[in-house]
Formats: sequence, structure tokens, C-alpha cells
Amino acid sequence: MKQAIEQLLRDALARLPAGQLPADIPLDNLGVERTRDAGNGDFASNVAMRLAKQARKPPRELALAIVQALPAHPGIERVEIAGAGFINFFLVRAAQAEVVRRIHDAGDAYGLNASGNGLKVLVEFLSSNPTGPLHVGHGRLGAFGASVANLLAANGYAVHREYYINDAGRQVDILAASVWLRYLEALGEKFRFPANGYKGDYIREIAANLLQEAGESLLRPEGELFGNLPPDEPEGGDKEAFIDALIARARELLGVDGFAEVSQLGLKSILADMENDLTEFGVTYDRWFSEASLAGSGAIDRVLARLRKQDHVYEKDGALWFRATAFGDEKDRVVVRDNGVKTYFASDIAYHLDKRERGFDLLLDIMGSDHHGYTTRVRAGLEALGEPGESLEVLLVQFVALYRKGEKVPMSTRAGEFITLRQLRSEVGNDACRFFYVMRSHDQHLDFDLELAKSRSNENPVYYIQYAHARVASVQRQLAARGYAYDATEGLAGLATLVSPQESALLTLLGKYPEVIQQAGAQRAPHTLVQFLRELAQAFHTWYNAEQFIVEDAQLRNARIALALATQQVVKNGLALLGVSAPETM
RNA sequence: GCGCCCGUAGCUCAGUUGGAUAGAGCACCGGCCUUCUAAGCCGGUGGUCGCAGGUUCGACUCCUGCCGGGCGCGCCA
Repeated sequence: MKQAIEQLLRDALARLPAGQLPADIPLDNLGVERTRDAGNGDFASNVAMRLAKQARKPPRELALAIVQALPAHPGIERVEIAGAGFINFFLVRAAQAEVVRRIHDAGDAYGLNASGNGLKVLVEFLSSNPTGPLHVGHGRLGAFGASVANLLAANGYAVHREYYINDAGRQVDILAASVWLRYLEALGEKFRFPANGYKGDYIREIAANLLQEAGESLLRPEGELFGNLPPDEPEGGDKEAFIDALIARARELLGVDGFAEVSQLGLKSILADMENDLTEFGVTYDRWFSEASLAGSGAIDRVLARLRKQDHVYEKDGALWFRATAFGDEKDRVVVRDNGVKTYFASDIAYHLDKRERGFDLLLDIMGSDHHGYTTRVRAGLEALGEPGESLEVLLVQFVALYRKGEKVPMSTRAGEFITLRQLRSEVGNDACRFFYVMRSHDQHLDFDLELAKSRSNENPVYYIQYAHARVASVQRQLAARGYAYDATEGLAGLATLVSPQESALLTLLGKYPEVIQQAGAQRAPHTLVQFLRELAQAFHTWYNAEQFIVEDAQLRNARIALALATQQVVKNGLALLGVSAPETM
């Protein structure tokens, strides 16, 4: 409808007598929008106000000229000029109810559109270090990333979901060392655990698996391991230096293969656990991409060679630096350290180039807000390799704070007192989790109220929306119980009977749904859909209380049930995009 | 110090990319169940949109400067 009105306005402007408007006025945006207030019609355009200056006419006078030139349209009842020069469009009411037929015909596909034009987009999200279980902060990234990916798919983008596994760096060595030490403890060795090791209980579980798989073959006496190492932090030393020395020693004692066996087992266990956790959460990926594979395939070296050839790198202090400042970054960045080790940033460039080489038009990265600064760097890398900087879009998601009974739940990874995603899911349920995580804009800190998420009452927005869906299912059950059957043909034929204010409000919202999907996708803003669903549920509950659906008059009854079913369908479609279930009973 | 994000009702937040009288939910006050689920509905109280300028027909929205909060600023990953 919006497009139709825009076309009418274009036609009207073209019909205006020559000289009324300068010839070169831009017609890309005619300012057609839904009105907030039904008193101002269904759609409004501010085009007369925008063009008033160029036309050298008062806005209202120009609006009048436009309205007089406006072609008739069967869906538009009347057009009014209001306020400073708004042109308000009032739709024919009976036509409005036709949305019920469209929803009936489209079913699960209602709201889908092709605005994405099949553009290939790779959504990389979460990509947490595989060194421990996912916690509540990761949960938000997962829920948000999955919902954004769903929205893009609904808008006709070709979406690929990917998880980047940081399995190549020092933290994997620390993981391996931690697992091995717990393994030694399990075999009765006694020593103090390193300050910088991973101390979570999951490490002990992995160590137990290691013991089962490897038996005592990896046992080495504690004395050989710790002899002649620099002091750890508790002894006044540097915990970083200590753990590095410990890792080097472990490699000596176990051999490169033995050490790799431990780290592979650790990685495998943690990744399997993450994938399982996320799958239960309804968050799935098309591919888990290994950072280590980039080094293995020579992709990083190829990138470095290209940068060298184009003179985008230089040597200083024994390290190799990328001229990021030439591409808008605030400082140059090291890609190869003086010890010959390639940095994480070097892998990042190679990874993003790889994405482009796989044919993705848009690279959408979704990560925690602490990764700020990353965008400029990686974009600089892409540009240096001849890729357009706009192909990379980064969404930074702000932190989550849990609240229990009004008190902030303390969380610190260091002290090991973090709450895992699994714990949260089992406490409040997947539906409430998925919903609460995307309820707020991603650039807003999220206060996650545990009591509210758990409450089975009208205070809880998840239940409020799900209840609308369940209520319709209940009406259907009641219908059958009273010996009626829903007749869709009659229902759709009787749509013109749906003219009460509540029905009209509901119909308007149902018609708006495709626009909401488009907007939420374009803005990568699932919370927009959340707001909409709440409004829709409210409009439904209001109607439900105002009117009986199961009435004697068969045509009216069927028409009302047709509208109820259409509402149910839209609630279901919307919740599906958010990864929230639509229950038949509650 | 520099960079990014945020500041809207008592609390948590929307605000359709510059439009009409700034909106929800919670909390609070008052009503509605012999009738399809009261996990619901109806009505009411509540605002100097952090502050000060600027841009224009029009600013919560854009620009500048302050104030306040969060995060980030390694040859870490």
C-alpha cells in the first residue's frame, strides 16, 4: 500500500503544471509513512512541506495542488490536508480486512519479502574463545545473532551463519596445560595450580576424559615439570611468564604430538559442549570455521605476501607492521611479532578475505562491545587487499547484567563466579531467554530480570504474547466442543463484517507486519519485532475481551475466527524469527 | 588523555532515520470473571527528552561544547 501511495504522489507531481516545481527535484523519498494516530488517516506524506521551499509556495497551498492532481485509487477512501501541510490518506475499511485473506494464503510465509535481493551475507556471531563454557554474556550474542540472521533471511538475503573458532592462539596452549595439570592431579601428583590457568570445574571433567583415553601414558613426575621455572604470581613473579614457561616445559616433556593430543581433546570437548548448548538454545550454524585451518592452508602467508607486495607493511623493531593508518586507523598494527609469531589480527584479515573469496557480498560480524576498535582495523586490512570497506559491517552488543530480586548478581570470570548460559536456560527456560536477550536494542546495556523472566503472569511479556497464540488455539477447541466447524470460505467471504474499532486496530497491525519485518531486518533490530508483537498481542487481548467470537451468526462467527487465526499466524511467524515457541495451551 | 556507545515517566526501555498532542511495560490508584483461559481487559496518576548553544517551516532525532555513566585503547587473544 505504501508503494501504491508513493506511486500516486509521483504521478501527481508529474501532472503539476510546468514551472510549479524545479525540474530536478529528487523523488526518491516522498515521505510516506504510517500515521501514529488514526485520526490522521492510515498513511501520511510530508512531501508538500519538503518541497515548499523549492516551489516557493506555502506548504498547504502546494499540498492542495498535489491533492487535486492525485489520481483516484480503489483502496483509498479520501485524502485530507492537515496540520502544517501533511497529506493524509484514509484507506477503504473493507479493503483493510483483505489482509486476513493474504495471511490465510501465505501462512508461514506471510511477512517474507525479497528486499534483500538475494544478497549473500555471512553472519558471524558469538565466536567466543573455546576455553570454557558459554556464559550469560555469550547468550545475548547467540540470541541476537540468530535473530538477526533469521530476519535477514526473511527479507530475502542469502544468509550463511558461521562461528569462528579461535583455536590457534596461546589461550589454547593454556587450556591444554590446564587440562594436563588436572590430569596429573587426578593421578595423585601434588602442586599448586598456576595463577593464570583455567580453574573451572569443566577442566577437571576434560581431564577425567583424558585419563580414560590416555591412561597413565601422559604421566610425568611433578618435579620434572616444575623444576627450574620462573616464579608464579603468588611468589611475586609474573603469571604470564610463568604459564608460558610451563607450556614450553610441557611440550618438552610430552613432545609436540603428546601436547597436541591434550589440546585437541580439550578443544573438542569444549566445542562439543558449546554446540550442544547452542543447539538446545535454538542457535545453529552452517559452519564452524577453524582459525588454525588458515595457518594450515597458508592463507595467512598469502595475505602477508600480498600486503608486502603492495607495500602495505614495513619492518620496525624486528616486527612486521601493517600500515593501518593509511586506511583510517589511528595507529599501525603488528602482523608478525619479533619472535616470528603471527598475530591474531593477521588471522583476522586472512579470515575476512577468505569470506570475501567465498563470494559473500556482506560480512556481518556480531561481537561483544569490548571488541570495539576491531572494526577499523579489519576494514583497513580488507581495503588494503582491494576489498570495499563497506562489505564489512560490525554490530557490537553491549553487556548483560543479571538481577535477582532487585539485586545485581555478581559475575566475574576471574573469580570463577560466572553464570553459564546453561544455568540461565534451565532457570528461566529457553523461550524467556531468547526473548529477553533481544528485547532491547543491541547497543543498550541489558538488565536481565530473573524473577520477571520466570514469572508466569501478566508482568512477563513473553507469556503475554504467547498467551495470545494459545488463546486462539483455545477458541478453536471451544468451537469444536460446541459442535461448530470453522468454515474458511465463509469466513473470508465475510471479512467486511469486521468493522469494530478493535477489529480495525488489529487489522491495521496485521497489515503492518511485513513492514516491521523489513525495517527490523534493515536496522538489524529484532527488538523492533518484539515491540510489534507486544502491540499485536495487546490489540488481540483487547478485542478478545470486547467481542465474543463463537456466536450464532455463522458468517460473523467465521469471519471473526478467520481474523483470530490470522492473528495467531502472525504471532507464530514473529516468534519463530525470535526463536521463541508458540504454544497451543498455557 | 584519545576513541566508541549510552543519558527520555519512580524503575526498565521504545520512539518508524527531521514531522502532527513524546509512547509502552512494570510500579501506584480505581473498576471488570454464572459468558470462548482473569497468564486477560478498561480507566487514572506520572515528563524542563542530561545541560547550553546552533542548523530550519519544524529537533528526542542533525551539528558544536560541556556534565554524568559504560567499554576499549599491547609485538594479548
